[in-house]
Amino acid sequence: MISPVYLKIVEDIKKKINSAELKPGDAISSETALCKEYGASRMTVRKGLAILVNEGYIYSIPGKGNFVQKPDYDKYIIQYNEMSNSINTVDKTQLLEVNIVVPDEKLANSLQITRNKNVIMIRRLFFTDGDPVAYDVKYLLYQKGMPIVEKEIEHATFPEMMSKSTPIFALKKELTIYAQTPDEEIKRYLDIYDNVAILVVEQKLYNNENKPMGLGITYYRGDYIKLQGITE
Amino acid sequence: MISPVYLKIVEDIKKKINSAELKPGDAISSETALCKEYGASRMTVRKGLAILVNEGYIYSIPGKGNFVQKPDYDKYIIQYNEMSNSINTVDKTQLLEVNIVVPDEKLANSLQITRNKNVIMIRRLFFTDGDPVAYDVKYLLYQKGMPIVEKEIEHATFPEMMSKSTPIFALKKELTIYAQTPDEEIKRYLDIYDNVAILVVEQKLYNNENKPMGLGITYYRGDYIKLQGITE
DNA sequence: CAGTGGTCTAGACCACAGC
DNA sequence: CTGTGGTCTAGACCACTGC
Repeated sequence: MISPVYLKIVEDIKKKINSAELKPGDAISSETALCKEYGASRMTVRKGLAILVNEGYIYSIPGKGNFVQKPDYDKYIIQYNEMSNSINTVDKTQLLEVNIVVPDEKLANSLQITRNKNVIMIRRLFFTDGDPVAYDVKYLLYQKGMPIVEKEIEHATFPEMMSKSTPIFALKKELTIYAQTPDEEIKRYLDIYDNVAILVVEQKLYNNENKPMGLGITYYRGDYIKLQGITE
Repeated sequence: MISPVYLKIVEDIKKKINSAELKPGDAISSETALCKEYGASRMTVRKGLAILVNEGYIYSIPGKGNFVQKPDYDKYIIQYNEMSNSINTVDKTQLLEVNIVVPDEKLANSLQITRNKNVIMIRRLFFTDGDPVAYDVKYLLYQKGMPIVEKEIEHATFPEMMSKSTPIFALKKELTIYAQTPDEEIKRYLDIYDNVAILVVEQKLYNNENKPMGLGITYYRGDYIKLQGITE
C-alpha cells in the first residue's frame, strides 16, 4: 500500500488512542518530535494532526501542545426527511388540502409571527405498500416564489418546498420527536381502530437569520415507522 | 478585525454559496487563480479550501477543479443518552434488578450470540421531579472488568458501563426510535392509568470489529419526554 | 500539451506557555 | 529564555484531465 505520510501519522495516532495507549488528556508528541520521527516537514505533520482534530480525536492548545480529546459519547447522526429515513420509505402521497389559514396562538408563537399574518397550510397522507402510514401537516410563511401549484406540493419534502424561495445552504432545521396517542381525526386518516401509539416528528425550518420559515408535523403509525441514528 | 487569510477565503466563498451566486455543481476559481486574487501562497489557499471541503460546502476532483457541493438536507445531529438529551434530564434512578439471564431467541439474534451464552440484565427506573418517566432495560455481554457492583451500575449510562472493559474510542453505537403502547408491566412501573403512548429508544453498542456488545431499551412516557435533533 | 488538484519541503515570523 | 502551536511562503514533483 502506498499512502501519503500524513495518513500514516493519522493512523498511527488513532491506533494509540483506540488501544488506550493514549488516554484522554494525554499529550501527543510535539510537532517537531513527529517531524523527526517520520522524517517529514512540519506542514506534513500538521496536516495529519488537522485531520485528527477534525475527527474529534485530539485538540490543540497553542503554546502547550496537542492532547487527546474526550470523545463525545452521545452524538448521533440521523438521516431523516418526512418521506424517507434509513429504515422506512413512503412510496405514495395524497394531498388532502392546501389553504391559507390564520394561525392560532400556538402556531403564531412557534413561527414567531403576529396572528394577523397569513400562513399556508398543507395537509397530506403518506402511504407505504398501500397502507396509510403517516398524516402530515405543514405551515409555511408565504414568500415570493412559493409553490402554490398542487402538483409541485404533493410529492415535495419540506426543504424542497422552501428552496424555491430561499437558498438551500441558508436553511437551518430542527427536529423534535415524541410519542402520543392519536386523536379521532388521525385515527380516521390512518385507519386505526385498535390501540396504536403515534410517533410524532416536528420539523422546523429557519433562515440564516434564525427566523422560523415553516413548521411541519408528521404523525406516523408507531407500528410501521422507526427512526435510526448512528455514531460517526 | 485581524484574521488569517485562509479564513477570509473561506468566508468569501461561503457568502457566494449562501447567496446562490455559486450554485451546486459550479466550479470555484482554480487554486492558482485564488493565489493571485488574495496574494497568497498555494498552501494558504488550500488550507481555506480544505475547511470548505470539511464543512461540506465544496468537493474536489483532481485534475479538474473544486466544485460546489449539493448540501445534505436530511442530516441531523441528536445529543442523546438515556438519562439526558437536549430537552429532558433524569434526576433520580432506581435499580430494580441485576441478574445473569439466558437470552431468548430475539435477544440472542440481536446480540449475535448463541442461546447458551449468559447475559447480564440490568433493569432500572428513571425519575424526573419525583415522577417515574422511564423504564430502562440493558443486556450486556459479560466481559472481564465488567461492573457487577450495584453502586457502579445504578447511575451509569450505557457507554460508561462498557468503558470499564472496552476502550471508549472503539465503541460504535446505533439508536432506534419508535412509538408503542405500554404493556401492563410498563404501565405499572410508570404509574400509567390512562392512555399514554410510549417512546421507545433502543441503543446498541458495537466494538470496533462490529460485534454487538450490548443492547439497551428505554421506555419513556410519551407525555414527558421529547428528543431533539438539529442540522449542523 | 497546459492546467488542475494532491503531496511535500525547508525555511520563516508570530503569540503564547512555563520556567 | 526555550519550546510550543498558528500562520505563511515559494518553490517542487506527481497524477490526472481534456484538448
